[in-house]
Amino acid sequence: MNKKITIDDVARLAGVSIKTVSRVTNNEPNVRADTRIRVSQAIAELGYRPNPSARSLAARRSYLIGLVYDNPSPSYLINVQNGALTACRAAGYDLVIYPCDYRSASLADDLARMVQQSRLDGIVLTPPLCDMGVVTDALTEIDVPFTRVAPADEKFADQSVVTNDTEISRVMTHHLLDLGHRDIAFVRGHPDHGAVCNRYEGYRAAMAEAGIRPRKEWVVQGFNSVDSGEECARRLLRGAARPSAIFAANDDMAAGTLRAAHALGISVPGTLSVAGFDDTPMARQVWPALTTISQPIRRMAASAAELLLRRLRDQSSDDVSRHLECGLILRDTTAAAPQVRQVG
Amino acid sequence: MNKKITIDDVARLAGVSIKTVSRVTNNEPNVRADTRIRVSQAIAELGYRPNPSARSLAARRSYLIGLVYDNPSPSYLINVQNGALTACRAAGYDLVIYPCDYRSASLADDLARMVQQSRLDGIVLTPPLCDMGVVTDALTEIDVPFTRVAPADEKFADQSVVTNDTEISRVMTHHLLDLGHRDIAFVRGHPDHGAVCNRYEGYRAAMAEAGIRPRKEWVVQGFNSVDSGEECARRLLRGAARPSAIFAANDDMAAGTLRAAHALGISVPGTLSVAGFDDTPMARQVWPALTTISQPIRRMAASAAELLLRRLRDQSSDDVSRHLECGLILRDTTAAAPQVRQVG
DNA sequence: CCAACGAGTGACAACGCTGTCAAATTAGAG
DNA sequence: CTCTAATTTGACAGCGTTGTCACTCGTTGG
Repeated sequence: MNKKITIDDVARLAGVSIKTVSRVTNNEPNVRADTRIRVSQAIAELGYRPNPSARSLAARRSYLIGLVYDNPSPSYLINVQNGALTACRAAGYDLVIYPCDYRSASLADDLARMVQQSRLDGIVLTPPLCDMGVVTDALTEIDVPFTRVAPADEKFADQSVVTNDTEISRVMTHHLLDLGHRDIAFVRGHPDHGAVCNRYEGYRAAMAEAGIRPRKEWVVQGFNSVDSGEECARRLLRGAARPSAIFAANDDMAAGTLRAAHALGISVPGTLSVAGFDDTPMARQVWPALTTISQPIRRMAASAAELLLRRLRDQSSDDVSRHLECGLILRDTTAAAPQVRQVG
Repeated sequence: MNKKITIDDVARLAGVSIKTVSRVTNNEPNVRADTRIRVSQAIAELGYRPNPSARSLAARRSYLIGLVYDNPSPSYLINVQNGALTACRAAGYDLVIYPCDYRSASLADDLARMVQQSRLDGIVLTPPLCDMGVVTDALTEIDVPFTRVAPADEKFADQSVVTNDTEISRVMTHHLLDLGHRDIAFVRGHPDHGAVCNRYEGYRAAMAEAGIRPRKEWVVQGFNSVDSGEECARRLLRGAARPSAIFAANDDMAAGTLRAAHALGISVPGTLSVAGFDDTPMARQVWPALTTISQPIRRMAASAAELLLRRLRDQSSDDVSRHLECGLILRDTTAAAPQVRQVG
């Protein structure tokens, strides 16, 4: 076990001072090219790895980024995590995860405590926490930089990564309209979840553009879960006047809609078209496979982490893509509206 | 910002040496009760938090545990993560996650490099990595302690947390037998995935106990994915001689079976009963809701982390529960076998 | 030819904590 | 009370880096 190779060993082998070795490992300027090479060789030869604790202690930074979330969707989280992790590792940082409860009264305090305890250099905030004033205020107060993934508002624009969420919802609604649907219901997302909530705007815009004013009772309030989606769909499908399409603000609620349709013996997409949003793994796994919208979650999280890292290094963040595009995924739950079929 | 409170400040306020403060923060013995209280009060008053980097540097440990995985199931991972995280945080440790590719040729090297780079104090291994000799050997060689979650073999028994996997599969099979099923097919798990693979043994045992020798073509090889499950089910349901029940070694493959049944117009559970294993969120979300087996994943991971932490502290690990129980979850995809219904 | 300059380098003091070991105090035995 | 042993405490030297600042060079401009 040669676990104990320190900067001194490298310095000795390369015939320089430890400071020069430090300069090389940190890519600092003002090292002659040949010196740099000599040191690099010594590092490689010995298999030297700087001790992160010593480095942190001396440099007064932890090389740790925190990922703070309260999101019940495992696939979302895993994607966010992987994206952020990739970006962090590439920059020599590590990622520390903080699940939390966004409804907790002590949220801001808990967060501040954890952040200071681990001496995090920065924080990546995901929905719905990125939209909470108490959170952003607390972080601002203790002076910890943060970036936001898919915030619902326009604040901190240069510290946020966003998608064309609302716009793509409009496109999806037009897709349904193009299939001949006129009676399109919408299952709204959880009111606490700003981004999911905004998707409704796209639906409303498209309907307005088509000159259709949806019945009031066809816009229902869900809570992002499969169960709430099922319940909403049952309510929508119970009445005599049934919509021919249901657009749910997320896949879970769309899956709930599918369950309701199955249970009520309504054929999808023959009688009812269903659309979701998120392209979770489940979207492909339910039957029929769900038409939905895919978000580049991984890349969003990676960008958010990169944005943060740039800021930590005082570099310009101009070349980090902060706007990413969602895409329509057409599968098997949307088809021509019943009356359109009769025209054919 | 009073970010800079160090052990010296506490020592000064409490009127003791820094070493005594250190003793208190580390819960070391040999501090008089009243001294301890005085120091604790000073700590509370100042809001002191030990600097982890300094602590790590001096103590030659990182207070970091690594969670190493290659598992495509987000819900499994989130549960494992949360369990391990809870245990780590409670002990003042942090958790660092390492997604990796178990088929990579450089797996062992990569792992060793990462572990040494971050100076991890220990590793929690999850399936299928916990069953790979190259991994355990590499960790043993660099002398990094590890524990295993749900390994498929009996090695490192005192460093592993296991469930009654095989046994509960037997129970599930008996459940199907009790419902009158005789023609029970089994979809096996991925051969690389030892634990999932072992579930087959339970099925085989139960069938043997019932004096039934399943047809060879009714034991099919899946690969843990929904798609592979669907394909297997189609194969099983294509023939003239159809099983009346299909037991899949995991929920994803069971969901695939459901898809196949839907597509072929076979009613579940009327004509075909289906059972899965894992109780993933999807099990409740598909239609009909899946009969399955729930594993205490979170607690398993927590126990594995605790086991590891005990070892790091040189404490006995006798009071960590290393055997956890799975439970049958009866939902809507299993019912009496068709012929039994006719008897009634 | 000299002063001023910038690049390249190194000596050394932090950084904030724990380990070691010796000193001081207290408790226990006689 | 005294002497010894155990308990409690503190001084101090690291732990392995980076930041600061000073020093040594060739260059450059005057």
